[in-house]
Amino acid sequence: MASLFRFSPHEGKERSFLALYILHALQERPKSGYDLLKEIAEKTGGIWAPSKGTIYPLLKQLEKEELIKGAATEKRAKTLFAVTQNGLTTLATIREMGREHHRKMIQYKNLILAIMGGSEHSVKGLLFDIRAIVDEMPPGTEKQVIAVLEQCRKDLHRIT
Amino acid sequence: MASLFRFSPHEGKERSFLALYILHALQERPKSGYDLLKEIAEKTGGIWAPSKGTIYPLLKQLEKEELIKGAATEKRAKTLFAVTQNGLTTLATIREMGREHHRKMIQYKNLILAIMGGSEHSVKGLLFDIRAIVDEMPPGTEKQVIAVLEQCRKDLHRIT
DNA sequence: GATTGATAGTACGAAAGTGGACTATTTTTA
DNA sequence: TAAAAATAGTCCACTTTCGTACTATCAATC
Repeated sequence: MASLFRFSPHEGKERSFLALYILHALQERPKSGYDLLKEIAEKTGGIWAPSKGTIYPLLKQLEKEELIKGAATEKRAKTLFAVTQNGLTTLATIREMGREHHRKMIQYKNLILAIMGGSEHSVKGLLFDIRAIVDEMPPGTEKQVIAVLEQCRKDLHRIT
Repeated sequence: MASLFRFSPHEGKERSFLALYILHALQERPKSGYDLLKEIAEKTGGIWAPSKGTIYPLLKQLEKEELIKGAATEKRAKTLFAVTQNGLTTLATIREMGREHHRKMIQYKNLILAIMGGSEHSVKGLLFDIRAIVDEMPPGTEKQVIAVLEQCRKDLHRIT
């Protein structure tokens, strides 16, 4: 079936969100399992914190598939994993389905809003208006639109 | 740990996204497992299509916990499930954590965009952000939010 | 130099989710 | 009225993920 939380390339194995994140994050530099766990928890403010029992077996699995490669460090029982060429290719083929994955995210958002209850009526109307206006903007005005929206975002952040 | 895709009330059992959706969807009217599967696939344009092996055991589980109640229909081997008072209470306590769950959604979005390579300064991304920020606003700020959005709308109109 | 806290990982049972094969009934269509 | 399609499930083996407990090392500090 179609899971909300798994990601397929056009052809090939489905990957979990964590697997995707690992391949992406290792592009920056080699990291240990522990590094990754810390990084994720930090980046998401603790909202997402996979368990060790999830990440270590996954790292082994990815290494077996040669998408990443672990190298022991001199001291410590610590392994730094780096993404391989193979891994980069896999990531790229999944990225090609970006549109699809983007839609996944949007659907997820819509469902959450529906379940959790969204914003006020008048606010919704305004958001709708703004979206409609933006959609109908003639080409060539994009820069100005972005400027206005960025200003709006800034103003919203300032409210407390 | 903290999963991206599971949802906890302040105290009590964690629930899957599908469990949440079921409790929410059954508020409308009693539905069969098959109804729910169709509804989900249709609403998300096939992006999300849980398998039968997921939903039927889950329905049984929820019934055992008395969050929903199944009633056989005369003809057919078909069961229509309705949400119970208990189920409504559970849903309400999870809704109370709404802001937490919004943050989950936003973090997920940010990660997807980072992995898939969506630009932060695109019109779409900005609209998404604005929507997300507005939804996260604490109660009592509606007036200010409306003011900001009205200003934004005015600014957009001014672009030619 | 002993203690503590952060780092880094192993091991494992339990729970959840998945796809597919299978059955049976009802409705539609040819 | 026979065949096909849609409806409505059951069952099961498999994989993924989870949480927890356990071990061990290194760095700081007291």
